[in-house]
Amino acid sequence: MKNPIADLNKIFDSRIRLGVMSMLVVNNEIGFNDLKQMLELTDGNLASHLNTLEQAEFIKVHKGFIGRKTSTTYSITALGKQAFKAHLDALEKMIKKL
Amino acid sequence: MKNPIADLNKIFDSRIRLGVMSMLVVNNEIGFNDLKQMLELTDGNLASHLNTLEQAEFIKVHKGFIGRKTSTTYSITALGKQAFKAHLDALEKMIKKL
DNA sequence: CTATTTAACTTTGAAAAACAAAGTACTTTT
DNA sequence: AAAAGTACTTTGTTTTTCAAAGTTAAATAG
Repeated sequence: MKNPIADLNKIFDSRIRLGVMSMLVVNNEIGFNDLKQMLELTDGNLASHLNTLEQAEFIKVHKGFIGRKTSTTYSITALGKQAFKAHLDALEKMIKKL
Repeated sequence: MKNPIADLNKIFDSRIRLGVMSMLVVNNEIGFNDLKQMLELTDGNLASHLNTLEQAEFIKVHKGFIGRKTSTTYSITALGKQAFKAHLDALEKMIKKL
């Protein structure tokens, strides 16, 4: 037998980053505030998790305006989609010995 | 919409505890050393994660002997099985908006 | 029978991660 | 002009993770 957790991505150990990614898989663009409210997080906490995902190039930021009001949105990258899928596959493989 | 990560169990955020549980779901008894080798962990690290799972009453310890040599094995409890299943269901629900 | 090794820990301490709170810059609403 | 919202950054605390070393007791080797 081989290590069943070896293929899990460490970045997705965090429930919050998992939540962000799962939201971005289904919505191709989500705002900072929407994420914050949905996941019930403080600004700083969300920002730092988003930063981790951005560093890994799993998500991309879009700074724009709605009229003249700033509006920041996030979307998943191709790499992010791939890594997330790989993680879910690893998870499934791990538990599908059921 | 409601918080998609609210139903995830914090105890299972850890890849290691996730791995232990997934192994105990399929094998009704596993030894300390087997877990250690399978998950590639140091004694202390594994022991502390097992302790967390034991505190939560998700696993049970069996201290026995093979001849006169000590042999410690672990098994999943009913509560553990239930909590793990609930976690997996929550995970599935979260990502099955695909 | 003494020394080394193995099993299953506990203890200690360091490093990393998570997190809240406050501060910042800019804008919009009142 | 004052208050409030957006999207952060900074600071500092708390929590979690983990490795390393020490511990106890038994097994095996020499």
